[in-house]
Amino acid sequence: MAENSVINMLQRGQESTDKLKALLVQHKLPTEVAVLLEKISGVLTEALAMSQNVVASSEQLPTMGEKDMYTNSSKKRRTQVEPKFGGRKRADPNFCNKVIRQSIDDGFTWRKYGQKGIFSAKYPRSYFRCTYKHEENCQATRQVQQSEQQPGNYEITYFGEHTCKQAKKHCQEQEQSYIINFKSNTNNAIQHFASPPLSSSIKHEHEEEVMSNQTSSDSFTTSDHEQVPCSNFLGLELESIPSDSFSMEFDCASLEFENIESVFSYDHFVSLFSE
DNA sequence: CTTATTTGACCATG
DNA sequence: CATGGTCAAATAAG
Repeated sequence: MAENSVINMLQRGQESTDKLKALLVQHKLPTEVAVLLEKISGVLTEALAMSQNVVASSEQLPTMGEKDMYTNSSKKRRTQVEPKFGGRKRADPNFCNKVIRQSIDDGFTWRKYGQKGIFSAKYPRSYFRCTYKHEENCQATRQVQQSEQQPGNYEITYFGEHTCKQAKKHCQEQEQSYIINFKSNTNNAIQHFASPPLSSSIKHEHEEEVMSNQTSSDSFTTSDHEQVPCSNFLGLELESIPSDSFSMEFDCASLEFENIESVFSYDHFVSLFSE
C-alpha cells in the first residue's frame, strides 16, 4: 500500500535520526546540532502519527455487507458492527510515552472505557480515552496501572496526542520554554520547569479502587532505589555528556516534560542512551 | 433526565 | 489458544 510505504519511509527516517543521535552523544557534537536533531525527530514522529491516523481512518470504510446486529446469545453484545482490517492494533511501544506519577490526574479530562487484569501483573490496567474523542475527534488515550515497585504510584502510558481544545489550554498554562542545565561535577541536574498545579475536572474514583487491590500480598520486595523515568532519563543524559556544562532550551511545542507529549518516548530514550 | 463507569463479551494479534 | 485492547449493555452517579 502507498500509505504503508510512506509510513515505512518515515520509520526508516526516524531510525536514521536515532542512530545519528547516538553518534551525536558519542562524539560530542555542538548543541545546535542536537537541537536540530530533536526538531527533525519531532517532525518525523508527528508525520508518522498523522500517517497512521490516516490509514486507520481509511480502514474503517463500511465495505462489507450488513451483519445482524446482535447474536441471540443470552448476554449482551453485537456481532461485529464493522469489520476493521487490522483496526485494532496492539499498542506500539515506540509511539507511547510512559511516566510514573503519584496521581493519575494530569490536567486532562479522560473517560474510562475499560479495565483489564494483566497476566503476570499484580494490578489491573485501566484504559482511558479523551473525553472529547467524539466531539473534537481527539485521539489521545492512556493506560493507567498501579506500580508494582511503588504501590501508590501509577504507571501511566500515553498514546496519541490531544488535538482537542484542552490541549491548547494545557500548553498555555505552562512556561513557554524550559531550560535544563547539565552540570558535570555534581550528580544533580537542575531542572527548571513549571509543575503547574492544574485543577482537573477528572474524578478519581478508582484511584482508590486500584489501590485497594494491593492489600493481598507483600511477597515482593519493595525497592527504594527505583527512580521515576524523568530522573532516570536525566541521569542517563548526564553520563553520556561529559562536557563541563551546557544547557538546552526546548520550546513548549516540541517537548513537555511534566505533561507528557515528549517528542519521543521514554523507552525510546532509554534504548538510545543505554547501549 | 443526562452522563460516566463497570464489566464481560468480542476481537486482533502473536 | 492466551493475552491485551475495545465495545457497549447495564448500572451508577449527578
